[in-house]
Amino acid sequence: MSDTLNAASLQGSLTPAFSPLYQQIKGLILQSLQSGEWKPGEAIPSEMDLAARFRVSQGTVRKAIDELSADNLVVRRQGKGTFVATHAERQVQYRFLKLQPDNGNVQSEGPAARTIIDCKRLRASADVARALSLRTGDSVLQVRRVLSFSGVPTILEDLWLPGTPFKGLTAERLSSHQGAMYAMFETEFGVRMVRADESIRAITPDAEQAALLSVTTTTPLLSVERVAYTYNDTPMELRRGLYRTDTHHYRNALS
Amino acid sequence: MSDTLNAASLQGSLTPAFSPLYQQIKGLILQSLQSGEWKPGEAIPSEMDLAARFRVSQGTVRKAIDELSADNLVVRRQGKGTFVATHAERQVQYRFLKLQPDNGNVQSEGPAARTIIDCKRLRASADVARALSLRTGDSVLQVRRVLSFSGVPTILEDLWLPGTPFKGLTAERLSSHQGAMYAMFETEFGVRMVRADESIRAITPDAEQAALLSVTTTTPLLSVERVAYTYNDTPMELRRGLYRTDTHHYRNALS
DNA sequence: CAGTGGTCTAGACCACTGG
DNA sequence: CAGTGGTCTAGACCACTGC
Repeated sequence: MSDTLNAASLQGSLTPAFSPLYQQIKGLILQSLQSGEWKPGEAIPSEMDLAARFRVSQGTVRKAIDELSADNLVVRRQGKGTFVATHAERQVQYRFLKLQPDNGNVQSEGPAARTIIDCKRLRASADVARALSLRTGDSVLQVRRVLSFSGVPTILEDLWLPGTPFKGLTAERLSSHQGAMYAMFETEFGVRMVRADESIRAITPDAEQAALLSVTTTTPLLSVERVAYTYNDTPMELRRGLYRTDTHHYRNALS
Repeated sequence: MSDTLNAASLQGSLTPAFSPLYQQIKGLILQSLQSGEWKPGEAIPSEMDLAARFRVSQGTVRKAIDELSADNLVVRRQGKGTFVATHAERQVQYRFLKLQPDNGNVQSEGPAARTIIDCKRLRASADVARALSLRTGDSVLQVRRVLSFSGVPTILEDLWLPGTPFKGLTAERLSSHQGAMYAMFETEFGVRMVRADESIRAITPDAEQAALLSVTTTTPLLSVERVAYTYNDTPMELRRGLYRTDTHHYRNALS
């Protein structure tokens, strides 16, 4: 039954590169996710349907979906179905934002006030190009914004997006989608952020940064540099954030 | 066959609190891990043996172990067996240390030089007691040490341990086990750290801290406060670290 | 070679959702 | 009620390790 699919074991590498069936199924489902066959928020076919489609048992499809679910690419809901993950849901709105208020939980805090300071198209500098796998001089979009909590400016972010996938992004469109940036990327540009890496340092701001955050140039701040990736480990965003940590802290769970 | 074990579904809560068999098995295995029936580094019984012991199918035991493996409590090795996870292996030596050199990978860096500055027994202050679930005034051990990379002092750590489980810990014993602190906790005190939470801020050091790290009191540093837990979410260590981020950075993967 | 974990199947049944 | 994901089983076979 697995005759056709296990062709992966025929490739001529030294180690036979055995790939279990469920991994191959996972790859196929992944392709459908990338190609947009199922849109974020939509249900994918039931396990039975997928099993029939790939000529495999339900258990094998199940294990494939288990991994996609563990990777946060898909969300299972018992009795309802399996859905393409999205940043649009309240629950996962701030999945990548690790800054939390010192007292009280995340929920207790009111919604962030977002101010777009700047949004312009320019040519990628060497380091921005490297982070986004572009060539120096390629068109990129640069956005600067401030997030305030309880009226206190707390986060200053500069972010860079590759020009081509984000053609047509303007300050107006950014502001109109009150905040939820990654959710907007999905609906407006078909770009879904899947994972990210962050590098954190302690720095002091320059005069301009200090002014935007209402602090002095001697105030230590967290510098958080993030590269966010879509499917296939394609980098799609570089973000440099400065976090005030007088009332908030960066929280991380190690396991 | 599952008659005896599914007794969990009989407890008198409003929601029937259905607990799948494999979760109950996971709990039983967890108990054996806590009780020390199998020591860190040792193999646990084979899936077949455990299945026989618990009167369950191999698949059910497998799913239980799958989760324990995902929680890093256990390590599977195909063809050999399943082993109790330990901090003693080279590979996971620095599992909880997220600081990395800016250039090159973790391996390229020589081993850290560790200097014990202080190690004394004292009474827990209010905040230390709260973090360790003790009462103010309970006996705790306080250790201060500096880690240097390539001769540069980079990390200054203060850590507090509950006095009772760590009876007999002295500066000498700390130094003699060149570094690998969590591994030593396992072999010498039977305490295995399972997970941890970190809160990160940017701060400037006081005069004493600055001197120990060879920086000025205006140098911004990362303040990393960690609470580490054993089995059962019991807090067993409070650690306050100051990290220099001029040549290193705190790295975090978001997914 | 025997023993371990890893994959795959087919089928039964359970828990949850919604019409 | 039918349809979904979730659990559990029994058995076959595969990949890897070490004797």
